[in-house]
Amino acid sequence: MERDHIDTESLAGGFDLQSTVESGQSYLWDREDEQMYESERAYGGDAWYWTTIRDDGEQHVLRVRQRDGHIEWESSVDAGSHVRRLLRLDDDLDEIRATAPDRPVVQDAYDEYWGLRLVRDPPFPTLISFICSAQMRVARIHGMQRALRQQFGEAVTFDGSTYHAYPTPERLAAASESELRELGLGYRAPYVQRSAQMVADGEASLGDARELAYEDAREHLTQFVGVGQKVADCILLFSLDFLEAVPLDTWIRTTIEEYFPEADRGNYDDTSRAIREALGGEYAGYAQTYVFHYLRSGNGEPE
DNA sequence: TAGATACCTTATAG
DNA sequence: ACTATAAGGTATC
Repeated sequence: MERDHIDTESLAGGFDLQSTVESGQSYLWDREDEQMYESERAYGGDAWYWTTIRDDGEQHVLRVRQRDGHIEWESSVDAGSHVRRLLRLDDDLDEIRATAPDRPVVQDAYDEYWGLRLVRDPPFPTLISFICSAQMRVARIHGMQRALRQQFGEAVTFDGSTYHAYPTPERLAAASESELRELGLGYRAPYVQRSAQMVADGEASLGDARELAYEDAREHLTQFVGVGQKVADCILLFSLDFLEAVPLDTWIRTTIEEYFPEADRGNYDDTSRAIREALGGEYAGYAQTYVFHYLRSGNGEPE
């Protein structure tokens, strides 16, 4: 067992682990007391969260918690650099916030959840989890990813318990549609199977998007089955370092209606350009994620 | 090319 | 209890 900690004060802009992993941007972290997580009950503790990482070709469990001004981690390997990468601890939140527009909904969201960072999740699990996200509630999307891991993921033993890594493209490509439907994926089941097959066969590459300009990268990702522009934006933002991506979901569309009506251009491409500019450009996706979490948590103006 | 509709399943509202 | 509606949309026509 290896363990270490990172001082929160050493980071530019602080850190809020719970907001970061429970804000609906990542479905790859589980709280150890997962029952409370599933009910999304208010929680202000210092619980451990776990995920799996691939290090030197093997899967390992990584556990993280925030306590007493520290980010503590435990793993079977030296995982400090993984923690920094996955939780974007090198992002300068002060610099990022400075680019955000001086609008109440944006500034209030930043105030309320200050320390929330974007995640840098691995591309394939991000692809699958956001294919699953269509017309789904956050808690159920998370439950579906847990079910996929449990059913198809490699077992990993750590600290006396058995965990499951996220399934490989090959394993999900080999799953049948009915197996996936049994996990509650509904009409997303064939999308998951076919997109996993595209990755496994090398028919399309997630990594290739990195080499493209933002809008071309988004277009590139829509070749996966079950991936439209919104899901493509989620993959770019939460996995591929395109921090300007603003997924136009139901929450941000409501925000546009109420607070940025001039940005509604009637179609995804043009509305996307307008809201990205309105949200500060380079880091527009950061502002989007804060606002999404803020509104979804019941803040903002009720109807 | 823009617009309408079907789609799995479940939680929540009324 | 029972039905309608909506949930981080996409594919198809």
